[in-house]
Order: sequence, then C-alpha cells, then structure tokens
Amino acid sequence: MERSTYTGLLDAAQNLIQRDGFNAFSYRHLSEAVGIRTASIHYHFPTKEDLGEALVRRYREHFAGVLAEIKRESLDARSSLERYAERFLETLKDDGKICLCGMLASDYPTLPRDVQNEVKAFFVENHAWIAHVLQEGLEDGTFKFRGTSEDVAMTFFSTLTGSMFDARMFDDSERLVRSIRSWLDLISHKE
Amino acid sequence: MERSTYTGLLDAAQNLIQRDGFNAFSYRHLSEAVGIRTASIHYHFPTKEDLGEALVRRYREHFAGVLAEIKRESLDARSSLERYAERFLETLKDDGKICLCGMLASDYPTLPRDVQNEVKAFFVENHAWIAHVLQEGLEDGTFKFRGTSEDVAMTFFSTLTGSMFDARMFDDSERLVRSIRSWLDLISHKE
DNA sequence: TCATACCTATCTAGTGATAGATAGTTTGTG
DNA sequence: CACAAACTATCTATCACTAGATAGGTATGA
Repeated sequence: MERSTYTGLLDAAQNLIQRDGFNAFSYRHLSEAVGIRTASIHYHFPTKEDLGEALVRRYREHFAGVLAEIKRESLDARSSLERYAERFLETLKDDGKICLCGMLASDYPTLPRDVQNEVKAFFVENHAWIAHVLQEGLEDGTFKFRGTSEDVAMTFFSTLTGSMFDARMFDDSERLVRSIRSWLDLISHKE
Repeated sequence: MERSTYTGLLDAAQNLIQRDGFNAFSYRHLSEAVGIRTASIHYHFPTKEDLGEALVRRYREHFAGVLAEIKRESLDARSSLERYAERFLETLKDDGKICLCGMLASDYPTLPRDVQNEVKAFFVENHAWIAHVLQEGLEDGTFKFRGTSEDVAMTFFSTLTGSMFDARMFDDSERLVRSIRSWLDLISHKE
C-alpha cells in the first residue's frame, strides 16, 4: 500500500509536469490528483526537489531500458529510429503530453540543481544512443549525412522535442508524424 | 517619459520570460528589474495577460520585419536560412536567452488565451516564411529533400528551438552552431 | 490671468489565494 | 505496543491584483 502511494505520487506528478512544467505544478495539484493532503506528500517527498529528482531518475532509467530493447530487437538503423520516435508520438497522443525531459529542459534555469543534473544525464544518454544508431546506418549505407553522428543526433532529438510542442499547440499529432517522417527522409539514402 | 517606462517594462519582461518562462516570472521580479512598484506596473498592464499579449505581439511584429529584411537582402536560399538561424544564435549568446515564442510554446497550456493565439500566429508566420525559402531552394537546385516544404520547415524550426534549450543547458552555444550547420547540410545539394 | 478640473504616473497599504514546508496528532496494522 | 502513513492546523513567503492617495502636468473657461 505505501508503495502504491509513492508510485502513484510519481505517476501523477509526471502527468502534471509533462503538461504544465515544473513551476506550474504544485503539491496542491498533486494532492487533488492523488487524494491525500499536501502534508502527506511531504512524508514521501520532503521537498519538491526530492520529488523531481526521484521522478527524473525513474524516467531516465526506464528510458534506458527502452533504448536497450529497441537496439536488441530492431533490424536496421532506420527502423530503430522509427521505433524510438514512436515513443514520443505515443506520449503526445496520451493527452498531449510532452517528453518529461524535453519539458524540464525548458524549465532548466529554475530547476533545483539535482534535477538539472538528472535532466542533463538524460540528454547525454539519449544523444549517445541516437548517434550510435546513426553511425551504424551511415556505415551500412542506410543513411547519408555530412555532419558528425553526434551533431546529427542532436538535430534529431531537437526535432522530436520541438515538434512535440508544435503539435500540442495545434492539437494535431499528425504534425509530429510528418516532422519525424520528413526528418528521417532527409538522411535516408534511397530514392 | 511615460512611453519609456512602458517600453522598459516590455523589455524587462521579455528578458525574464526568455530565461524562466511565463509562469516562473512575476510582477515582483519585473518590479525589481525596472525599479517601480508592482502596483505601478498594473497601471501600464492591468493584468499579466495584457502584458503577455502586448509582448508577444510586439515580438511577432518585429520578427515579421526581420523576415522581410532577410528576404529582401539575401542572395540565395541557403544564406537566407543561415541569416535566419543567426538570429537565434545571437539570442542564445545574449545571456542564454531562448526565442520568446519557443519558450512560450513550452508554457502553452497554462497561458492566457490571447497569449496562446499570439504564439500560434508567430509559429504560423515563421513556418510559412521558412517553407517559402525552402521551396525556392528546392526549385533552383540549392536544396534537395523529399517531404513537403511545410513539413521540412517544421523540422527546421523545431531543430532551432529544441537546440536552443539543449545549448543553454550545456552552456555551450557551439552546440546550436553545429546543430544548424548539420541540419542545413542535410538538405544542401552540393558535395 | 488664474483658478478649477482633469489626467498621468507613481506611491503605500492591503486583499484573498496559493506556494512549499513544518509540528504535532491520530489512525490503522502487524 | 510500535511503527508507518495519514491527518489537522499552521507557518512564512509570494502570487496577481485592488483601493485610495498624492504630486505634477495640462487643458479649459470665466
């Protein structure tokens, strides 16, 4: 039971932050979402920083598993990136949610230090994974591009997060779909 | 005199919002930045929504002038996009500021309605301008891409705003430089 | 001309609501 | 009982915003 309250708090906090960001979400909102008093939330997470850090760490670790799974199961580089991008699309379709760390990157200067570090770690890990897939695709002829894999990886991740904001604003997830397809076409060799 | 207070408020508000977003900025911060009491700010901008709307409208109109100037003076499509991207780089180098509307897009669900509409208008105008330049470059052979100009324009704008957050987080404007160059290389024909 | 009236831009002081956080207490369960 | 997990009640700080006053400028009109 106590475990499910803890997890329920993280889940609800993630929902709120993925929509409104770290500053526009409060213990009061969380209290209403979970059904316990704000004081009781402080029992589980003494400060907002504690909550934020636990949340991003869980998200980051979960994502590391997703990355490993895609790499294990995918046939080629293009379908790896497609499956990666699919996670962002699913998140967006779930009530217009934004990638947690994409959202927190926009709140970065106002974030507690430990949360900042978790968000940066997420970016580093994701950029490295994308760069690795890009490099594979470059070497086996699936992809064609001139910049370094690291730089191109950054443009891919930026396109994903940027287009999530765009698609949410226009309440049209197809905008993210088209953005992903267009970007992948830019580096795909065939035609 | 009264005019300069009004403008000074807009300037200071823009600085604060470009760093912290709409929710993490307050009349109190603004008061400290310009040196008048919060009550006096309400004389010029009765509500935060009024301030936000005036600010984004001014920004949008200023940007429309920038777009027209680039189009008037630039020789080819690639240098138009380079000059466009250069504005984002200058903004970032100015104390890690983010494009105002890129920042507000991340705050979108919590924004007052009139501010939301101004931000959307900014996106529409900028996407249309980029798409037009891309189409020109496609037709004269400067660029090569498969998606529609509109979709590719969205990936360019998303790359710019997304990479601003990235570069700010790592306190390294060169990351934006490399992102821009890599993206432009993806659609450039030569080599 | 000069007094009355209005306007502009600021101020002090305060509203109710909400923020994150704390102390101390009750409740449920093994 | 002992402990975990919730509670009530409260704190201080800040939020956007308002009321009412004031000083100085400007316009009007007898």
